[in-house]
Amino acid sequence: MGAQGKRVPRAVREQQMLDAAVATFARRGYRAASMDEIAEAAGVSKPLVYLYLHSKDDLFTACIRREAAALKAAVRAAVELDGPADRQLWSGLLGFFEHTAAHPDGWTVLYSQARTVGEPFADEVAAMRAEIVEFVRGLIAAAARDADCDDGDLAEREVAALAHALVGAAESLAGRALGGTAASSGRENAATLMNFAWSGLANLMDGRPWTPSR
Amino acid sequence: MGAQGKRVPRAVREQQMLDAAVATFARRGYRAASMDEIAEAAGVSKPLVYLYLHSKDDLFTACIRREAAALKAAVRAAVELDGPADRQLWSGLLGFFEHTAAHPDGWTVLYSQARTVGEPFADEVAAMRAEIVEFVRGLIAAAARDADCDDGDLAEREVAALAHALVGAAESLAGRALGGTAASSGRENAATLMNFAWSGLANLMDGRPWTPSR
Amino acid sequence: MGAQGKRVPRAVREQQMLDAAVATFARRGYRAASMDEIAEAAGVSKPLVYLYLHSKDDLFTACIRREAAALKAAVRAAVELDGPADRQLWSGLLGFFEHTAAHPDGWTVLYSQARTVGEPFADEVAAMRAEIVEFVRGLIAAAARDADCDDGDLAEREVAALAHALVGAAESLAGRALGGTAASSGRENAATLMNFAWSGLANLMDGRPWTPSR
Amino acid sequence: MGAQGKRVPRAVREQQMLDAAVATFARRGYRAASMDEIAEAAGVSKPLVYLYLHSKDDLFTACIRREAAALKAAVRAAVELDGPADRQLWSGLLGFFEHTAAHPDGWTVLYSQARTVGEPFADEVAAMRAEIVEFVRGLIAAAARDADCDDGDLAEREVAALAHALVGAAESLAGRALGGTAASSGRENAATLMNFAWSGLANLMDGRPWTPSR
DNA sequence: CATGAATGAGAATTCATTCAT
DNA sequence: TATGAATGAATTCTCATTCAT
Repeated sequence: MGAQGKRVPRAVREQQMLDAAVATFARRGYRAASMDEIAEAAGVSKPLVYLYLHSKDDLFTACIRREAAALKAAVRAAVELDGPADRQLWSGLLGFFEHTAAHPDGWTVLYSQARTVGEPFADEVAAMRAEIVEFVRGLIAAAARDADCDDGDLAEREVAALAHALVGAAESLAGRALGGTAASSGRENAATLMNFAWSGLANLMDGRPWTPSR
Repeated sequence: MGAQGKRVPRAVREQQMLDAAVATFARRGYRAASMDEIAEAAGVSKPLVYLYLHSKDDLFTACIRREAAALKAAVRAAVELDGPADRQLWSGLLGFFEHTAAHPDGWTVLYSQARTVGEPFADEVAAMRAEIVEFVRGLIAAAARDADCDDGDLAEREVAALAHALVGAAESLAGRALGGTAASSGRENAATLMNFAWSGLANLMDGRPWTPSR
Repeated sequence: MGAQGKRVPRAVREQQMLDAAVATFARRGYRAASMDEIAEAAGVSKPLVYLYLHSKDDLFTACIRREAAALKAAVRAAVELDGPADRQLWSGLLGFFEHTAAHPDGWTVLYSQARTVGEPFADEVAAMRAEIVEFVRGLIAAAARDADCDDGDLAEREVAALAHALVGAAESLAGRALGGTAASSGRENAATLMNFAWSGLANLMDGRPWTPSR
Repeated sequence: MGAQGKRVPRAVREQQMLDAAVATFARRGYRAASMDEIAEAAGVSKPLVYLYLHSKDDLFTACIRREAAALKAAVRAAVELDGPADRQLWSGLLGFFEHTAAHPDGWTVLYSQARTVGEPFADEVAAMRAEIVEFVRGLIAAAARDADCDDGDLAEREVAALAHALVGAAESLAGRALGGTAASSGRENAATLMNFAWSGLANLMDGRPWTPSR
């Protein structure tokens, strides 16, 4: 039924299947997406999907792994390693927003679907997220060192919180961007976050955080 | 089999059912939760659930509406309307974090489940979210006016972005708090965000945002 | 589709389902029998079968248990407990052959199907068989004591072998009777076996077994 | 993946396939055994199995025929044709028990699986069985003639029954031997049956069978 | 107010079998 | 001689939903 010719080598077919699966999972969610639907979208029969990907769970896991790897690769590739720390963070954020904008289905699967389905999948995504948070934390810490040599370890805990909040905010903005509502560009989103992060960082380093004390 | 006595008035039964449904939807997700499971958790027979709540969709909608209303009410009740703007924002955030921590299932249903199931439900949640974003935006704008009379409308667009990012970050932190990983208290989370918001706001008002230009 | 009226109480429906299942398993074998087929034969829809009997495995187990219980009950009821040992054995064999002839499907399920499907089911049948063998062994031993007081324990091992062979031969004859080939009556079969058993027993007691020594 | 080299002559490959099929059918049953499993066990690809053996049914039939032929050959070869009738029967039984013990999978396929799958296969086995029964009947009749010239045809019917019971008991004992429970040797089993058969025969010839008349 | 009995529709998964090379 | 690629047709099992009482 698909337009593809027959007799395609396995590696190629597998990618076609993963493409179809990512699109379908993104649109319908893990549970609502049926293997029939995915097979049809891939232009193959259901048994072939099972022959190559073994089960719905395995298929979903393969999707998550592929998309997570692609996202991580995109971010790493985007970072300008030889610039100053703020420049590195900026380029990483830009890479993140551009990749998620270019692969909305992948992002949806990772962020919206995989996290809500439960144990085995959520863990996979949590691991990827932890990697990214750590990466960002390193950049922020480096930036702090660049700007202010002494007092670096004082902010240890705050730097971690900042990294977490930054990643959370980035995810949130990426989600908004896909929502179609506000077609905010990747540059805009990245700039917003830099403002966030950099000023928060400055306050922290200056030792004058906002407090509820009044 | 239910432990409840028979002949319970309708209003009470409905709340029991909604309680059971929220807990079940939170634990298993919309699709994976079965009406059997929910009826059993509520201690009633399935036909009674249908008699009162009509269908799975309607039941889920009722859950979303109830939890959204409760969250909005909690936030509004927490805001100290007569204080300065930063104090208002602080108290609202605190209310938000305390309510979501006290009602993790409700938060999960709203944030994780309802958004991923698709059209009719996601819209409902989006509307609630929009209300909250608007509320926050108002507070930030007021704070800006408090601090700096002129030049207010210049930042119009940035203020909206800031509100969005703030809400996104709050959601992200609330999600983390439920994850059990970092048992960050509501106070901590609220403080982190105030730092974020206030310093970002200060930069914006001072007209010196971070830019990638270097 | 079945001719039965609707709204039948659960206990009754369950028996109807077991009847249909026994007949179907007997005719087609465990694997080849489909739940669709069984449901149709029972005059109900498939989901009802699952609601009451939970799974194909459980259904088969229920069949085995019911038929095994019925067979054991029939044999025990047939034995004339107050007669001499040979009379008891005779009446038990007669009961066995009459029950298996009257319930050919049950016998087929127990004997042909359950034993070939593997672990969980075969064990169930093996247990029933062991009970019957032990029962027969007791009768033979009693008969030996009746006839000849001394030397009883010498034959211990041979008596067990005899009991086993007798049950095996009985099963074999019961199988033949169902095959439709030789419509041998229960009386004939029982008599054949009594001849077997009694003369073998006599030889054993006389201490002159056949030996290959020449 | 198979360890065999390529380009094996057809006759050899066929035997490899039949070996694998017999083992697989014995372990899993006809329905539960899959062609994939068999092909893998044989170390060849599935299309090759189809090329040589045409279909699952044909493959099973080929298994039955091969194993039946082997069993019959083993029994015939074991019989000492020039001895007295009881010696012939003894040696035949010994051959039977030794062959089935040496080829448990073949015996399982013939006895447990083929008989329960239904029509086309059961007939094949029934035919083999009939041959063996007839062979045994001949031996018993000859033995009767040896011992007692007159009155031979009186027992005609009983001799047939005796042959049937003997074969049935032999099958039962062979089955037990595979069960692993009682590691009864072939000699023991053969001796048990000779005792059975010979004494039953003696009683019949003496015209004093056991009767329920008392 | 409340439920035991029942089902149509669809889900994941497996299997025997074939083609093109 | 031998196989990687591919599928139509079941099969087991679940679920939202309704009726008669």
